[in-house]
Amino acid sequence: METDGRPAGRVTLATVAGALGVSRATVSNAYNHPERLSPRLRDQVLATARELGYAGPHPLAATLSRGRVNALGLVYEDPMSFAFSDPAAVLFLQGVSEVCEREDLALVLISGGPNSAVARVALVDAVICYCDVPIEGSLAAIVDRGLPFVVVDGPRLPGAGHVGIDDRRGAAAAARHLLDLGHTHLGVLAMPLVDDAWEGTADLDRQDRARYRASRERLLGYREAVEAAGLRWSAVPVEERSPYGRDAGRRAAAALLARRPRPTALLAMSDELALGAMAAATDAGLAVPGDVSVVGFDDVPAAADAHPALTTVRQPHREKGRRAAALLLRPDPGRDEHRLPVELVVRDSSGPPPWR
Amino acid sequence: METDGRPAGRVTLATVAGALGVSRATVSNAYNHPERLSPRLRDQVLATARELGYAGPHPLAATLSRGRVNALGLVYEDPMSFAFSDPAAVLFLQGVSEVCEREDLALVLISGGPNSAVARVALVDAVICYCDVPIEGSLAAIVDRGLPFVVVDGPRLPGAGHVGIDDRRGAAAAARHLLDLGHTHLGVLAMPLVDDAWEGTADLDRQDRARYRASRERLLGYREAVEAAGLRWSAVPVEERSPYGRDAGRRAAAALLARRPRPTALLAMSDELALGAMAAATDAGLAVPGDVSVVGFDDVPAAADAHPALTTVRQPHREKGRRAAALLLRPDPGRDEHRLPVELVVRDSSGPPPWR
DNA sequence: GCCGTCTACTAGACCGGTTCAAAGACTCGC
DNA sequence: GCGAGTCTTTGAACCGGTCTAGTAGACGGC
Repeated sequence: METDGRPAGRVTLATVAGALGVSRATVSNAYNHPERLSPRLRDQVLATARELGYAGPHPLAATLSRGRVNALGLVYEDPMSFAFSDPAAVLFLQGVSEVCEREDLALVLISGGPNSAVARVALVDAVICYCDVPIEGSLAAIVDRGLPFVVVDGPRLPGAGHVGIDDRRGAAAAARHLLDLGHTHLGVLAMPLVDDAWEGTADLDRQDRARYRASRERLLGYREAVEAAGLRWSAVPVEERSPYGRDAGRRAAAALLARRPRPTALLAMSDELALGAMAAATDAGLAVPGDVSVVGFDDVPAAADAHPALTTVRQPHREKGRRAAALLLRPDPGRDEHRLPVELVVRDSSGPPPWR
Repeated sequence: METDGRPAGRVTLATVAGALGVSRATVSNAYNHPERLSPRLRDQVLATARELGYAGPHPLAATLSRGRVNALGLVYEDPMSFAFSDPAAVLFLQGVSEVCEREDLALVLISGGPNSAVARVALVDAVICYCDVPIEGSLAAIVDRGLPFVVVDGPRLPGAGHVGIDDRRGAAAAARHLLDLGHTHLGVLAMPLVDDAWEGTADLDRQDRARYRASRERLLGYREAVEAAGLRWSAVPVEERSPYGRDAGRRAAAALLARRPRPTALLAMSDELALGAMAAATDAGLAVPGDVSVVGFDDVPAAADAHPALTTVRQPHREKGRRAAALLLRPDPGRDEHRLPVELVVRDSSGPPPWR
């Protein structure tokens, strides 16, 4: 294994100290508090270190005594790889990484899930929990370890900071927009309501049992607007899909569009679902927005690029990431709550219902 | 210094051991080698730990003695946040994270750049260098620390594994496709050739000085095909842009399309550039592929969704991520080299040149 | 009753640093 | 010539564990 005539055994602080006949503290100081050493000695130390092939203090050991690792953890409730196929999550990550960069912090991605050991041992100073699920699994490990953390989009947890948006209001705005256009037959494409990986048409009972905060709130927002318009909520079919990517949106929308009377407008809880819905409309030979309007939620980049460009509810994904990270940089993130604004962005995928 | 005036000293292995009158080793074993303890004692230990609010061995300390942190590092040459706006990088990340998940490893994102301290202290067992730049900056830190690493897309480095694609061949296939269609006036949209943040038309001299491997190789591929078709390479304008996002593509293509004679086909070194080029064509009132053909490189998801769907060179981004991570899991990643296949995907953005 | 095995547990070195109080060496004012 | 400061440098405790070698005691065979 030895490539060259290198000295056997690992080169440590002590090796360098020994070679130079100084104390380990001195070598340590040469790296961490250069001003405490006479320039001459410091140069000697550094030179000797180089000669011996010493790459500087081992970060792990340093960290152990200092108690800080200079890293932010990010736990995602699904497998981490899912996050990378969710454009909204990617934007969020980007926001977080901007702050990490500025603060010279590493960003540690931690897969969620109850059987993930990573959360229990990940080397981080604080954690962002980008998930919408009550405390359990990896989050429990975080809490046990006493790490400071903030929850994004999820429930407000005692002792943890919080960053989120007004889901209900955003959803209500989306629904109101369609209602104002004159639509009376709506359909909803929903992200999972309950964490049972179920798919299908969610009845009122299941809607009541909605466990995911964002889904629940958005549903309530839709409902609020529908009822305010004097329509019956129970007449609005809610198609739930899990997972909830573009493909799921396509299937859910296909189901919705097969109904009679056919909905003239589709409310999707995410842009990916909405984009899938547009594909489904095309599949069915329907024009958007001529035959059916589609409104999303998120305003990811692909929304503006879509044909037609997607009407959606904009939420500041990147800013959420920045805020969450910034929160953890503060001494006590525990009490803070940030509710970021949402905004309806009207584009070309929504219009008046077809004349019948 | 006993727990006197302090509110509540930190609870450690020793605290639990002391409270129970057993050795620290025993407590440690209760967690790490339960089978070495009598069930009775083990339960007692665990119970006491719970009572005292002890969350289990501190991962950092454990790590120090074990010498493993169970984390993979990923250094990106630009600021990490850029990676999240590059769809190809996102796919790559996804591939890496899949393996991390499977192996129960944390994924540590490390910002590159020469002044990044993170690389020097990040707590990782091995590193993936997703960059196309000779060894320097953070990579130097990695090498100094003696961490195993693999380079992706970049140069072949001694002692490091390597994962890449045949850039030249992919590029040649793209160019040949256009030439076969009858195009004789091409234009190239290039990613940076030299790391000087310069923008403009790269002349032959600058092309020769190309420092980024992928850019250089793709350029050579284009050239190879052009010359094989009996055309003069020096007549093909190469527009270099930095950074090289969609917007840059739009500007570069605008410049290209303003030339007379106007190119009838555009070769872009990435799909983002190509997508920008299609926008520029629209801006100029030109039809794709009627007036101008566009071919990209990467085959990111947006390529298939574009209107018209983008002809491009597919490379297995996700698989690259998987391979790179898998390589580091092996005992000695040093000698391995993986060259993944590329493939021309013909869609709707390329066609015969307009009749003139 | 002696010896060999096993099991359950412990002592203490070790991982590779950081930190702080204190010691030594110099300088300075008077 | 002496005490007070100022710099440098050091010894030793500490961070919070893991691990190896080894011991005490129970058990079993002859």
